[in-house]
Amino acid sequence: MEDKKKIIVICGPTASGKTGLSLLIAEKFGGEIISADSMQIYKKLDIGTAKATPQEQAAAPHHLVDIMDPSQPYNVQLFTEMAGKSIDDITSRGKIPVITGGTGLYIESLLNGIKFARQEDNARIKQQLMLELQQHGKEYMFNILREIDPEYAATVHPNNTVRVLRGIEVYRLTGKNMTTQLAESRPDEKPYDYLILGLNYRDRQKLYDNINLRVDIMMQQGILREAEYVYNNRESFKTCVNAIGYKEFFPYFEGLCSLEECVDKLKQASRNYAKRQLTWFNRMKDVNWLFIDECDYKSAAAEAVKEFLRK
RNA sequence: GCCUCUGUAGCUCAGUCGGUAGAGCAGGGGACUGAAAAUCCCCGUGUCGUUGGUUCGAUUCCGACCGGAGGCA
Repeated sequence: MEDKKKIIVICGPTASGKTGLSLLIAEKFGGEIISADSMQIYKKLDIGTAKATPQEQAAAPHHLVDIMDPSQPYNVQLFTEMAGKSIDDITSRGKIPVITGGTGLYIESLLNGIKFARQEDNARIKQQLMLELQQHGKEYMFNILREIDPEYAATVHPNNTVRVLRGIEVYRLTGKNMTTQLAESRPDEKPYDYLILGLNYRDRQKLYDNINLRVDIMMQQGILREAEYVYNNRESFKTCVNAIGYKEFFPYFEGLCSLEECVDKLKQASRNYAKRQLTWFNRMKDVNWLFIDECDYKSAAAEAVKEFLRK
């Protein structure tokens, strides 16, 4: 228990100031930042992913940022594996890992020490599943899942095709159903000693105002160029075509709607996303929330970290 | 000035052959184990523009008025 590595986690919805706080904590306590973000991993996608600027990154070492080409796929398994290595590396040098990001699944998987088995190439199975879906419909697919894994099926809505197919895929790929996989992937004990700082606004509208403002700034910074780059490579950029900030402009590139409409759509998508993030982080019971519009959250954060590192 | 259309949820609009109304989006809440910035679930009372009239009863029919759009002059 005492020999667990200490890590600090900074989470929160988009545009809540995670980057700024992470830099402050890193500088103050000799930390190095590990990005828990599914999109900032990619090179050349800087503005739309709200990456820390080169100057900001110079203030403290950053890990898992700018290390993959947009054409490469990225996922939780890769994240937990790489983040784990980074944590070992940083800790071995006597520094503090500061995990910063908004991807709830990544953070929770890391903190729980989920063991994702190396997975073989499953493109063929996925393709086959899509075909079956087209032929028979989602109800049919859901019934398949229910047969191989009634317990897991009970937790998945039939409309949630992504989960239904994934559930079947796991079984066909490994011979074990999802329920078994879940049980086997969970370690008995959590691997790290962690402190989670969550950023949020007490007043939701302020968060939304901030998101809207940031989108306007991104426009000035030239997010459109990045969006065009992603658009032109949408066939090969499997993961990052999903990034909020790019796909919203596709209709504009196709002449289907005005730039203004797309900007509004982007703001909308960002706001919706922020809410989903909050739902995720709110569920994680051990988050220490700091309300930006209510207190001197920077001092409060520093105080909490100091206390955490002392014990 | 005349004619036609139109005024219903924050927005875009359905609808009620007269018994006070419902979708999408927004918004709120939730789920989440390999593309998660993804995917999915739940939540809809609002002076039915105002005002008279007809009627047991009007948001629905009729009149007037006030907005909005278009057409003719």
